[in-house]
Amino acid sequence: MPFEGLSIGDIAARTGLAVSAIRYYEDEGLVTPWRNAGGRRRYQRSDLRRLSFVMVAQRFGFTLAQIRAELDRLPRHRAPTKADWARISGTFRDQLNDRIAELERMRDTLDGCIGCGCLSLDVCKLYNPDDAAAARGAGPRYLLGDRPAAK
Amino acid sequence: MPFEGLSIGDIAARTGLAVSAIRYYEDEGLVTPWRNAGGRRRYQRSDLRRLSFVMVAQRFGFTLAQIRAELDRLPRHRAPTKADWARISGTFRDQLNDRIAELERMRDTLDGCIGCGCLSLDVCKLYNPDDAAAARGAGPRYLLGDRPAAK
DNA sequence: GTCGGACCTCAAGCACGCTTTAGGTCAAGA
DNA sequence: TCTTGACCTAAAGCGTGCTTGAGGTCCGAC
Repeated sequence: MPFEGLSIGDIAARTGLAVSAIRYYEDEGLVTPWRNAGGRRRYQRSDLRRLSFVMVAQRFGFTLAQIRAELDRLPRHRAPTKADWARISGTFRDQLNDRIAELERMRDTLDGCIGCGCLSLDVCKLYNPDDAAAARGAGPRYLLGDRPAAK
Repeated sequence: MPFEGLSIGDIAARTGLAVSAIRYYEDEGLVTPWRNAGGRRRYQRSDLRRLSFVMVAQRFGFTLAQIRAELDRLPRHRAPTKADWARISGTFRDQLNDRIAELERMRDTLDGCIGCGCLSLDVCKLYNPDDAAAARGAGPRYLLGDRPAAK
């Protein structure tokens, strides 16, 4: 008896995801089950890994769009290999490191501000929107890392 | 001539926030301007600091609710002092450190998984939802830090 | 006095990541 | 055969953090 695929309920039970979330991920292009004769979704076993990856990546703070972009790099017509998964995990690792570094930089700047009274005194050039920062036309952007084009 | 307060336009120009955002923050209880005779909002100079704090804290990843909770700890009937700001900044610093530590823990676990093939092989107990993890009724929760009650 | 810009309120809309609801279908067991 | 539970679709709703739009007011300059 051949493998007839996993039902959405199976997938939900094994990943801990809600059925509605799994359907939503399909709408978002993160998984693409096929349908059986009765029109029900059937999943490959490797979809468990795809969805686990989605869960992990989300906890890492990636958006579904970013996750989809990574998953799109997996081979379409064969099951992903260890090397395939390792490659996209490596990408995430790098981005994770970037985020850690950014948070550390912010924390260190904040530390400096607490020490020098930046967060309360008008004289602080980082925090006070007047003077130099105001001349650039904006708020506490130095502390923010100054990404004027952002958003 | 006494200080008659800053207009919302002044605040917008000095903080770099949109006027609509500033009004929204008022709805959310983050700033409480008074009104002049014509019904227009008037802000204190210390509101510039409140709003700068909001901007910084948001970039740190805090929600408006969390930020409001911190701002609510500032004195209501006098201007915040250096010590007041340093205290709430210290709280944020601690939370920031927690988040950095969590990201590092995740990264290190991910590193281990890449190395051992977790992200591609059925034998990985961290990633594969079957066996031990499945027995707990969920997905890749070990890797996720296992917070079943979360959300 | 009247023009125009800055301001006002209230309601709706948007993106993200889902859940909930409503109304119906499929399929396995008694 | 009938029941029951898992499944289906489509649309609406929700929380967060805003923006946009409509329609109106205030006030300083000409």
